[in-house]
Amino acid sequence: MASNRGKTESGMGDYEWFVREGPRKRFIEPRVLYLLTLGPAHGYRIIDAIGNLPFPGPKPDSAAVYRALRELEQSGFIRSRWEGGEKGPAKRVYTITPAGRKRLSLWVDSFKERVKLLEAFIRLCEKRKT
Amino acid sequence: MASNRGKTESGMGDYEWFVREGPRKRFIEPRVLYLLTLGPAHGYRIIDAIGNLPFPGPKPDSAAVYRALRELEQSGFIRSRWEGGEKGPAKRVYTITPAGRKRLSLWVDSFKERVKLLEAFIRLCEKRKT
DNA sequence: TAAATCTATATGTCATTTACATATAAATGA
DNA sequence: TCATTTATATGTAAATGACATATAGATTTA
Repeated sequence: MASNRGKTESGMGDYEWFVREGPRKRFIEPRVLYLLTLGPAHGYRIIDAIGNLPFPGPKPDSAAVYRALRELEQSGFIRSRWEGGEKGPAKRVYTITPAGRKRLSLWVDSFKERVKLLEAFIRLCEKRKT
Repeated sequence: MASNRGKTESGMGDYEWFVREGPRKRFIEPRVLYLLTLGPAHGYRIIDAIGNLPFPGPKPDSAAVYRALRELEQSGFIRSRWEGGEKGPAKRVYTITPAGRKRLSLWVDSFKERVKLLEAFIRLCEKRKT
């Protein structure tokens, strides 16, 4: 309990840890899908942007993002094309598909439900206090 | 992506899965602590009750609950005593400690923060839609 | 111009977590 | 007596997560 594994950012206390902790791999999916609704992007950009999104999950590992992108493509939620390097090395540019947009809206609905359940649990705990 | 591992309850679709998915082991802690604020209890009772709490995490594995109880005790958040079997086999009865109550309130605070972050992400996604 | 750094996309791998199976044992009911 | 229920665990294979490493073109800097 209160294991220190993964608490990469130094100075991170239990509270910050509790707020951020979550299933890393799976919660990459909705964040990537959202970022791609803003327009096509390549992995490196996504990795850069994903950590700054408001989200109760940890900043994901860059390796995990690349792997997630491949899996999302295999599932048909995103598509990719190579963009020849006008500047810098070649990029694999991803675009969201209609299936991907549907997938994101499913995620959003599920998050609304999560909020409700979390609030119910919070209320239970607070009731005890008073 | 959308792996089926752990989707033990048959008929569980992606939505239900998204709502429930979370770090199993770590989210056992706040739920056990809350249940113990209701009064002393033994593992089997806790396992029975924990699945019925409103919570955006999966019903935890019974083996994981027993292991979590041991770890919580080692951390000083709960204490246990053996209760000689008046009825049925002997029970290890757990009680929450003051440190455990503090721990739970830390969890609750972190959940409030999680809700805020989740709502912020939801708002971002909805802004895109309209 | 050589070396270092930055951008970019990966793969490798080991420890932890998770899911599920199994072990143990007392009590209880058929 | 034999199966079932209550109760507390341990064992373990597979998935996940964290971090290290590989590769390579472009750009900066010494």
